[in-house]
Amino acid sequence: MTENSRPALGVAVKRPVRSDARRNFDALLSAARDAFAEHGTGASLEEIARRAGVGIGTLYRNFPTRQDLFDSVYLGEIEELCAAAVQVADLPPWEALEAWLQRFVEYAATKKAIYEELNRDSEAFRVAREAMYAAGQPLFDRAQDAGALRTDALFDDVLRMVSGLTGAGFVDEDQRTRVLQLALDGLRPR
Amino acid sequence: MTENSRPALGVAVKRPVRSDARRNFDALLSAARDAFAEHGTGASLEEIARRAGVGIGTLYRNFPTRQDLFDSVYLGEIEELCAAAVQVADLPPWEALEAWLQRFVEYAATKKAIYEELNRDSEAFRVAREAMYAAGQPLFDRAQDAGALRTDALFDDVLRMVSGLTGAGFVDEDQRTRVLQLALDGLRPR
DNA sequence: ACTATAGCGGAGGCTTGCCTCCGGTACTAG
DNA sequence: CTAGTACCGGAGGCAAGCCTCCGCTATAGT
Repeated sequence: MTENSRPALGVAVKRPVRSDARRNFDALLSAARDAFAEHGTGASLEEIARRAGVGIGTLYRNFPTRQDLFDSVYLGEIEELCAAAVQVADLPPWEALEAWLQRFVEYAATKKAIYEELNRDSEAFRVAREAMYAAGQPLFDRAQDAGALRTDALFDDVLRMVSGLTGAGFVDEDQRTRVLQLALDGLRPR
Repeated sequence: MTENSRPALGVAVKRPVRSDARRNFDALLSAARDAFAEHGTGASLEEIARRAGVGIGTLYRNFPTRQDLFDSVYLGEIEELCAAAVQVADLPPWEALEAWLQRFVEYAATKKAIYEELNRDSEAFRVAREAMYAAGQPLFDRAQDAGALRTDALFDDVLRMVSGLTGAGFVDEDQRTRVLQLALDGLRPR
């Protein structure tokens, strides 16, 4: 619920000035995060407004289209992911990459949605993807240079693999972790 | 489009007797397969009827609930999957498992839906899962006994891993194959 | 404290999908 | 060929979601 770091990635809608408006804006973003996590991209906007304790009109004023709202949530998550890349930078090559991917899995409140939309092209998506790549690629390259990662895998392959696994249904968290581990082991040289 | 092998898994709705009815039934099933593949479980029933060239009433007569329709499509796919398990049986242990999983990926017109619903419990789902497990588990065990597969992986882990990857968005078929290969490599002993 | 105005919120028109019901059609058995 | 009936199909009522519009409210600057 880190509700004060806002834009930075430029494309973002800007936070309102008046105090009540700002409160509503944040409540909407937070409700939207939950809703998207739970129902994917198709979550009901009226439901989101309701959960935020706000009229539907207010939602539309802040986020004229569903895409605007989704982008804002999504960009927030991407930012956190970029920050995480910095935090793991001092681990050994493979461990750093692994830790970051683990983070990728945990953060994704937008999991389901990211998974559905990974190919979509919109301005915000392009920017977000670029930022995410800029953050993760170095970790990936470093691991590859250190010989800790097969050379026939691409960074994009790995991201999609992980997001696929992230979005899938598992019996429990243990299983998710176990499966992720299996898949990541496939990335190491034999 | 193998539209003549029907039930066998018992739970299925039975195929009508009158010729026009049978034609409609099959058209619905086929349209539903496409629709579920494209839009997941939530596909519009009216759209399905339209695509099948049939009135909405006819759809409801054959499949009183959305679940009934989905189950029928799903069971069809599971049957084909069971059949595939027999066909690969004479390959070497690892290759057999790999080929079957490959088949799993290709067949899944219900991919997206399977992915969404893997945890759902309904009569039909239980039966289908059991059948699928009965078909695949031997391949899995054989590979494990032959030392071609790590011993800390469960069959269920693998199925979920593969169905996660299957449902994810990829740039092209090549990438999907590549990623699947990466993940499967993680299953082999080091 | 006062006021101009940014911001609120929900009523309501519209679309889309769900599902039922029943007058009409066309298959099949005899 | 004919009759009986199984089956067809879509009209129509209902629910849910989308989005706009505008009279009312609360805030912030003086």
